[in-house]
Amino acid sequence: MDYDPQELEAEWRARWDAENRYEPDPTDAAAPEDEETTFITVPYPYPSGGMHIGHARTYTVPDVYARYRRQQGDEVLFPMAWHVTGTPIIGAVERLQKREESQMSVLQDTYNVSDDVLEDLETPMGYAHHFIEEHYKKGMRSLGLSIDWRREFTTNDDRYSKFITWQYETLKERDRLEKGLHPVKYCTEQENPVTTHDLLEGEDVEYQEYTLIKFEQGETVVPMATLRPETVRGVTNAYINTDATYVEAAVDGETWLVSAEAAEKLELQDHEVEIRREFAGSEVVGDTVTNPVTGDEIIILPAEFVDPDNATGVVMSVPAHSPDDYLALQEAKADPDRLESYGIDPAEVDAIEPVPILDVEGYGEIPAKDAVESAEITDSTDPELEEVTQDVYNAEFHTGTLHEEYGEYAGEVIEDVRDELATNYREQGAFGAMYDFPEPVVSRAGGKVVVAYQDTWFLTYNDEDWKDAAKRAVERLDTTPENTRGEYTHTIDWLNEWPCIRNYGLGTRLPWDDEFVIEPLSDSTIYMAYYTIAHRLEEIPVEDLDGDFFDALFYGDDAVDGDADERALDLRAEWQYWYPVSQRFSANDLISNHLTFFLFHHAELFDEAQWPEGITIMGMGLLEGEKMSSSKGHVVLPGKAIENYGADTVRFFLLNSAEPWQDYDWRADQVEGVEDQLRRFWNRAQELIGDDAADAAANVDPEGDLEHIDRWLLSKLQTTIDDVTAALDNAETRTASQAAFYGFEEDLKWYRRRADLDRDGAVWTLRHVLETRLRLLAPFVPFLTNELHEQLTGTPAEDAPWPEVDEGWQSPRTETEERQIERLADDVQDILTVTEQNPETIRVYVAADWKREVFETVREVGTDVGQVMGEVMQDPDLRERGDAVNDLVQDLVELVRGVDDDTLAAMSKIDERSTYETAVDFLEREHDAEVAVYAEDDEGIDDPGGKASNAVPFRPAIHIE
RNA sequence: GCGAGGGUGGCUGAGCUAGGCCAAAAGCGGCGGGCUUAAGACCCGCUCCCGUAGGGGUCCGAGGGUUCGAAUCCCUUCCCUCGCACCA
Repeated sequence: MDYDPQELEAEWRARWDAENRYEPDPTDAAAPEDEETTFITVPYPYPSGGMHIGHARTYTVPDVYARYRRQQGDEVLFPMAWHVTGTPIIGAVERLQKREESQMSVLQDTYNVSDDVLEDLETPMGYAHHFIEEHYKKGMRSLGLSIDWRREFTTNDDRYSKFITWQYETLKERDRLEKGLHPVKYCTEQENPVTTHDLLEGEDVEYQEYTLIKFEQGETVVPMATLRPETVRGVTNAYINTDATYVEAAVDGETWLVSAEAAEKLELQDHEVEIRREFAGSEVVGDTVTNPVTGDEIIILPAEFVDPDNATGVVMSVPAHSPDDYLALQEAKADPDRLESYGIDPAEVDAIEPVPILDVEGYGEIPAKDAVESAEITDSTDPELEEVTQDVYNAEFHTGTLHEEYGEYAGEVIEDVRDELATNYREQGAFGAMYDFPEPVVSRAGGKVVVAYQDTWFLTYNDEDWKDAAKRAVERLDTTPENTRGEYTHTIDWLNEWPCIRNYGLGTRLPWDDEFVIEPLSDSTIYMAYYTIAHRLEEIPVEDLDGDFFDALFYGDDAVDGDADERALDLRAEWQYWYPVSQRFSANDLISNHLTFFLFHHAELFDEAQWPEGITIMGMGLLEGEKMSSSKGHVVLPGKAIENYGADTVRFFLLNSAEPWQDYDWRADQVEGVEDQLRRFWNRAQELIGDDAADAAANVDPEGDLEHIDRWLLSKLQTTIDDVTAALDNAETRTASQAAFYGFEEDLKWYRRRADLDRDGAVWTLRHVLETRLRLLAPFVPFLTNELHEQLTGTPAEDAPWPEVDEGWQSPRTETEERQIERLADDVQDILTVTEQNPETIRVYVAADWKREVFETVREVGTDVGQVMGEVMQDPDLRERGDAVNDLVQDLVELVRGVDDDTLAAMSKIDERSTYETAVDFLEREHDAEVAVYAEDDEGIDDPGGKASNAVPFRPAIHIE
């Protein structure tokens, strides 16, 4: 039978469907709590686009684990659902409606959406359903994922919303939610908050919090924005854009002078703003303002480089520490005519000197001057200026120490005191703050995007008692790999309040304030519990799913006043049967949000017994060494890959090329290599499956009819079982599949060379080995292994139990003997390679008995040469041999040092001569030469080359001619 | 900058948590040979340098150190990737 993955895989899919194979229900066992249940989850996909090969791996990793646990005898639940919450799908639909080119390209070219269904995609759920049905579900079924599809749902379903409603009402009752103001990106055109997806320009730009230093001009405040508040004592002058429009406005009861744009932003940032007067910047040029910290009077100079649309539109100049400011000052001084045209006395400007306020290593007294001069920058348009400025800023921030006049902060490093200093002055009223982008940001609607304060509900992840509970959840969690544990605790420490709502998007409305929608990272924290009951909830009318219902379901009878809903209590049994989550598989970049939220919410809402047991994180995928990108069409679709190579090949490649948590790279040439390997495996298996092979094996009594080399292979098989099991227990899919497949293939290669394969014993051995390997490989390549195992034994591999180590076949001695033979073969080969001779006779000389005695001494005494010599020299016979003994001890000490205790024990048991004699046939066959084995101290030894005396225990001398 | 993970032979990539069977797995690629009418598949050998006897030399980003012994442990340094929040 030829290997035809398409045909064979289709058959098994049909069988699984017909049998409802992966739809577990709680069993009726008397004590269900005694039963081993394994509940495996993975983040539900977000169907804002199609499935690609990266997703295929994300969902195959948990599938392999699920299949492994099933073979180990567990009841395993592996469900799937769809995350549609938030704006990405809505955004995608809008771009589709506008027939945006890039969006059309993704849909039509990358995901092959045909024109006749395009219309169906023009509603959010229509869009989602298309990708769910046509891409994800088809892909997952083709891959052979053992999912219980009865439990499928979307996060936009009414019943799911009822569940989330219950969750958020419960959290509010427990004071884990708080209302407050928060800066958001805001489109001035649409007068609405926007997300990164809504941006046309500046997607990567993050807003920053500027400190406003409130310079004064009489009663008027002239706030100057800076990211370096500690430089307040180094300000020598201010700059204003002469052509821009500025306003005098009442801001929170004070009179402020800022750019017109700034006034608008301040209003959006929760300030009372009333504009009284507009004027050009030039009007105030030449005026002086007072530094609120030092009391110094400084002059406002004209400047074109000041952007009125950045922060307040008025900037302060710190020429000692800012290369930009230093150059600007130089340039101002160089143009007295211009100054005069604004009525400024050039002499006044000429007198301005940089005022250093900190010391920094690697620079002189005036760092900005140093930096500019050593880089030989003379012009503020020099592109190198930016780099130099960054260097100065970095150096000053991390190593700069403040001068004496900073009082309590004197001598401190900027990095350590900047925030404290700014907060301090803010409290005293000298400083203010505002948010703004350092670069222009534009929405897709074409409007300018600014930072606005918005009323928001927060999850209070900063509550200390909640953090403590989350940390306890981490402590009892099994983290894979283990070194990610610290990342969870680190995230918990660092996590602050989390705004959990949005103004629009799909999902569940905030129960008590329905203009808000609960955002995606906040409606996906305990949904794993929903899987346990999702399919049965369908029978219950939506309106019955109120708070009491879920209280009864999750907290039991006592949690509700009056009689609890029987249906809820019934579902509670199934929830308790499956919960907690045994293993959650997720992407490593979700540790800093989703996975930690998952822990927070479980810690808050459920008892410790229901907290997650394990999280395994997964790495990123590359395609031919580059990041996948659906917008660039740089993706491989699972359907296509499966069509080309078969699902088993796809699975095996994805699971075998890297451990789950490592990054992996889909390379077509390597995938083809895997397909070849599987086909080879199939063909070899076929040779062992026919009636002839079965009959041959039936003749064999494994106790009596097997040879040394058969037992060696069976011993290796036990080691492999052990290794694969240990690896899969740790979700090490790569190690496990490597050991079961490639690792053992090496052993088989040797076996085929060494053994006479026509013997019935060999057939029996190979069939036994095949059966065991099929079971070990079943989680990885379920189609192929099921088929072959069924052909071989009558049952599919997935129905066969996981192999256990049979100690009867474990034999360190056999393995050690075989290693000696292998080594001898290698040595012969080496000699032949170097001498390039065609051998006629190969003579092997085993070391003399006295040498073996010395070995035994080393083994007993240990690897201290002096001690061994002391012991050996007690023996008069050995003493006579003098230097020869000394050399031998040196060699043997080296040998013993390199060997573990078990191997050493096995070595002391083996008889070298008879071991090599069993390999005579093999060596003769390999080299087409006569092979003879002698002992060095034999009477009738034939030693034409005089080599025999070179023999050392476990290193026989060899003579070839 | 902070946090995490890396730098290994032509490439991919093990080993490095428990230092010695490590010139360093496996796959791919390359070379030579076998099988075959031929191709493919399959099998064998070679694939850092030197060597007509199983050996020697150099090597695991760089530089130091610990040790009888280090790719593996410690220190310093250079470089790369990812995350850093309201994006899912």
